Amino acid sequence: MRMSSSIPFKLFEEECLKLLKTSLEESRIESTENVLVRSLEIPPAREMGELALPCFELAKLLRRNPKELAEELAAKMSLMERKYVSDIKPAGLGYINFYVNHFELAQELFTAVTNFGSQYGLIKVERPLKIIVEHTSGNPIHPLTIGTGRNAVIGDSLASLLRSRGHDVKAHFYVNDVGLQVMIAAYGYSKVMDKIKGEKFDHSIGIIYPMTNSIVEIIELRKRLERASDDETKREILKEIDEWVGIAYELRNKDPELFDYLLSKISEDEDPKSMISKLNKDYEEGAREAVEIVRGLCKAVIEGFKQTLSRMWIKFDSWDWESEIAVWSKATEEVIGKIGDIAPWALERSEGALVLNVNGVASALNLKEKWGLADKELPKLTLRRADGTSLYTTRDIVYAFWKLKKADKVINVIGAEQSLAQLQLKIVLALLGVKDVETRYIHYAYELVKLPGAKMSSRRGRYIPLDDLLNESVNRVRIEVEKRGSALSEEEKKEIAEVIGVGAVKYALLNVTASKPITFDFDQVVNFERNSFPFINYTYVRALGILRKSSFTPTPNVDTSKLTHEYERELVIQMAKYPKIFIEAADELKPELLTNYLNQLSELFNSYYEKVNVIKEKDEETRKARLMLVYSIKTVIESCTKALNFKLAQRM
RNA sequence: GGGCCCGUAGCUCAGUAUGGAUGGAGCACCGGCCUCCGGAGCCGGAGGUCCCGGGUUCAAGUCCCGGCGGGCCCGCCA
Repeated sequence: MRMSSSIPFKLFEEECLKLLKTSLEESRIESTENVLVRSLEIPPAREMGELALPCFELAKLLRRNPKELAEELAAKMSLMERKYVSDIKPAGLGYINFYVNHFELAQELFTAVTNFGSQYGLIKVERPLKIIVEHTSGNPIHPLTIGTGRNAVIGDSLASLLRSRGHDVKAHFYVNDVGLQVMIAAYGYSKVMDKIKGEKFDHSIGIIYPMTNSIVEIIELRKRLERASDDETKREILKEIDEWVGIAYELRNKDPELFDYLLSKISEDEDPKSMISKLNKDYEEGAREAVEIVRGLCKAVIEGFKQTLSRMWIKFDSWDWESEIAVWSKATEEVIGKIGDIAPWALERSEGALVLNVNGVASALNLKEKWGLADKELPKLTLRRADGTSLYTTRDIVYAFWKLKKADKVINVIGAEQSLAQLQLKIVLALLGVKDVETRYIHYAYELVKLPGAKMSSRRGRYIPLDDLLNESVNRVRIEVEKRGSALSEEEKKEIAEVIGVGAVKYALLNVTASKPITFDFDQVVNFERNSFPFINYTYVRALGILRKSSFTPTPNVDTSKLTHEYERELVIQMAKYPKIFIEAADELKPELLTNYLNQLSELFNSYYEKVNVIKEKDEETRKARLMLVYSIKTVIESCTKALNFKLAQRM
């Protein structure tokens, strides 16, 4: 029975460490295992082996010359018995390079791949946690945009990764059905309900909302203009009116009939703004008419969200209505009461509104030092409006509690622009007695997706719907599929275009580190060359093609010593490392590590494919070993894409 | 005024948490490769003051300090 591991590369690492330890002991050098584990690194170039130990730190400790030390240790280790380490060489000014025996490594890899199939590399944690990933949570006033799309893709891949890691993960969508934006949309919707055409409802609201908003803004500004006394204010107001008129004009062009109708209906109202405020108050109080209209709107918009999301294979376990959790339950008022009980000194009244001195709380709890915050004044947080209605952050505190009660850990994918509010929220959680806030409640911040010219703004109706991006991508893939003119049926072509087109969008949004802003460009997001999902799927199809034509069944019983080509060596090493990369991606919440990995593996395989023929190989043993290598590539791509929740086309 | 984030090739980005040997890709540009296991591919070329200046270190794209440029945020929006 061969010793086997689900992380092949680790066998090599452990052997390197063992050799080092033994050689140090022989040289009577005191235990320095920590130094070793920390220092062992991947060398910058292929010819320097697979792992290296820089001896400078050790040499300094021992007051030795690093070069000589490296030479001495390497010589010693070269004489020792070993299995996975083929060569040990001193190099440079004080490095020891370790070269892997990739024939042995290939045996381990093939065993693991045969045993685990497309579960290969998805190493489970010892202690699974209950984790909630809250993501997407787009406001129900317009369709999902490329911005919320980025959120959705990040959140979904995190949820998927953590699930693959063995955690008990639930994906939650927070429905923001409370607040003025939704009320504006509901107010406009109530005016034009029967005029709405057959298109996707979220898209309809996506135009009604900004139209209503601009009309109400203009009416309100005109009133202020009448009341204004001095010329300076008048000029400012006029400037603002001009801007909004421009926006309204832009919006009217999209649907003149709808706009004019909406305008006439809103003009019938004496004071639209106060009607919106009243709707807001009524809704928070649960008045039946208000609930009917707002709920009706939100449900219909969410139906549109679900269609878009399911197209991206994104599912949620829970839809959490803000109104239910935070408002109607009276929980928001309870939380405010609790804060008052614990820290009455931190609450202030300001023109009728209730304000929390967050800075005082942070100081009192010693959080600034503990959380490494700058020693600066933190801004205050308004907990309740003067009219008694609640505010987003206050409601979010309640929601945070609600989530924390259900899970060990809560990951919230929320835009980076909310960093301050999220910090304030965490401080309040700590005040209310939540332990380990900083590890249990995570704000996973992502930067916005910007347009090349103008800024995106839902209030102005300037945004790119995620649906449009998906359609564009799928259409472009469809054109490519047609070009190939293959013998596929229409139905198959359609499916392939969908899988690859959607995958291309997901990959593009995921591949850039979340903390970096993306400037949106169709040609860049929807690119089908290297470093794209189509490229990866293409690689996969190539591997499948080889396997299909050779009637192959996986087995570790192949002669790995036949894999002598340098690309074969590279591929074996790369795949043996995959489980380690998966673990890091899941534990450090870095899905982009896996998109990068997939791309690298694909590049390697395509180079190999160009240089080495598998099927035509005459030597039976060599052919079998190569087939197993190709099968492993196919398997790793399946495992990795599955962990990120992508689908793969079998042909393209 | 303050806080957070970003600054790496003409453009878009990896690499920075945990410092290590000649700083990697893609796009665009130039030049090659289809009697193929499907060219959505492969090979080569050109292209870098890693924003600037100090400091720590045997060693800095990476850590520290100070600047510069861009984005976001700073009590009744979400």
